[in-house]
Amino acid sequence: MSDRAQKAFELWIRRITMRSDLSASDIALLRSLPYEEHEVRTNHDFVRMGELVTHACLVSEGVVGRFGQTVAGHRQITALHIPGDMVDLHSVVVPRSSSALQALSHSHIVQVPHEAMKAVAAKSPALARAFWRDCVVDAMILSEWVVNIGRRQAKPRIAHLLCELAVRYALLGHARDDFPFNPTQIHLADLSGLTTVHINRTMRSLAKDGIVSIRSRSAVVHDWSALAALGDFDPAYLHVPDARLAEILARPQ
Amino acid sequence: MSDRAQKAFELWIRRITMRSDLSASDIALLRSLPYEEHEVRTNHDFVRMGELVTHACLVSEGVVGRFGQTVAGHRQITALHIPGDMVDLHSVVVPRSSSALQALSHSHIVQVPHEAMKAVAAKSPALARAFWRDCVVDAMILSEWVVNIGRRQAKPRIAHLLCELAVRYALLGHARDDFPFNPTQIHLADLSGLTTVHINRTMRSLAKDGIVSIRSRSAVVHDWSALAALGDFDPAYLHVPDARLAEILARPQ
DNA sequence: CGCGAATTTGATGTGCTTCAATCCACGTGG
DNA sequence: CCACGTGGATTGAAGCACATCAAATTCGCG
Repeated sequence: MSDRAQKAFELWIRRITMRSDLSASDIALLRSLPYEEHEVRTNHDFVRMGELVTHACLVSEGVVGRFGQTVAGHRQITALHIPGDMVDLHSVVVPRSSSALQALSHSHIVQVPHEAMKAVAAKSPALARAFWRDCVVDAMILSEWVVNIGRRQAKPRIAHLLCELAVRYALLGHARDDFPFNPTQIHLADLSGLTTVHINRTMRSLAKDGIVSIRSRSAVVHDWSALAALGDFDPAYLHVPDARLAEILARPQ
Repeated sequence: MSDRAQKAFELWIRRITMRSDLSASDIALLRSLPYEEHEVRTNHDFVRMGELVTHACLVSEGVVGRFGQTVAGHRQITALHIPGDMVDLHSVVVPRSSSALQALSHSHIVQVPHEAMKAVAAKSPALARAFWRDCVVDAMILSEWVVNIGRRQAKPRIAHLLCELAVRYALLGHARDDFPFNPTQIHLADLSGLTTVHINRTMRSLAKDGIVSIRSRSAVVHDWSALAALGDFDPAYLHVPDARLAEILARPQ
């Protein structure tokens, strides 16, 4: 198993076991899954809408966005996936993709055949339940996005999004106040339901206020409490165990 | 078993078997689930955010909304549930509610204990998979809502929402072009991320155009193809089997 | 060094909000 | 059976957040 794939699996297993108790044999089953590695260039759409998907994608490097599109051609990103996320877990039970996938930066993904996923889920009810649970947590994030996009204006909306990413990257071991951020302002616009022009002005304004800024592919949080307050951020929906959450949020700087 | 509860279970079973093949014994397991009936008055919040949920709610009559809220107190409905929908299915694997539930009209709810749901899921892997799948379909609807709210303006946004409801009610046996609609314009505002004032103007405009109107608690579609075109509606995300979908969409008037 | 992509800025327009009344339907008690 | 109360629908006027259009600047990369 390549280093890259190995790392992705370990992150994924850590993510799953954070929310579900799995036995050693369950974890061994996950480690034994067959896979294929793929490289995806920035902005490449590697799964199209309506396609029949046969593999689940695990992100090992980079950032992947799920998106929908209007007849007018406007994109809206509906989910953002970072290393250790199984982008496609739901496709195991609903293989007809009702949205598309795009790499938001140069990414590496590990593809696991649905057959193998189904086989391990059938072998271990605990795993089946863990997969189900992970899908549900993804749906809760989605639900929070609806609130964010529907009811918050530009500055709080972006602040909220960045808070979520800070916590999710912190779970991977990055600093809460300095985490990788490769997406362009164009992607940020598609993430937030705004235009690139307005994203630009909003980001500048956030930087001028000394709250966050993005420089050389990483997001730097200058004032976490201001960011969280502005974004009206309550991390409960991420379903991170209290101990880990406290550790992340208490971080001095 | 009361008539009302019986009807709710039958609708729910029809909903589940529409997407998953279940054996007669699986269905018998579902029918054997214990339950409690409850009545909920309009606008009553019967599950609050952060609560530890112990029962899953099946809607038997009325309309139920799941919603989130901003510090400013603005509500955003993130899911709408009609009779036969299990509002809470995901709570079986993630009991800590990260959103609240509200009755959008006078409703009747059938509550099924999580314990019982877990027991039948453990007994039948096919049922476990069917539950997982239903959660995934709900997430896909959510995903479509993000696109709708993020990227469409008022008229198309409401058109899209009404198209979705028309199809979902049609699956219950209602006319596609004349289905129950109890929510007020206030609820419609919370559903769409707009204000009541703007909802009002938009609805009047849709009525004036001869597309849809709402009168005495039901939505009347005057021109389905105009509504679907305006709302940019592609029902694929609802994952209704082709045959049933064709039947609904082909409806003459 | 030079090209294309992303960022930044300005000017102008508009869809939606906000605030504030008024109107209407409906249920309830006298 | 009517008076009244209340929640929802409707309307108008004014303001603002964000979109649109268009151009210039900077960045990243071969």
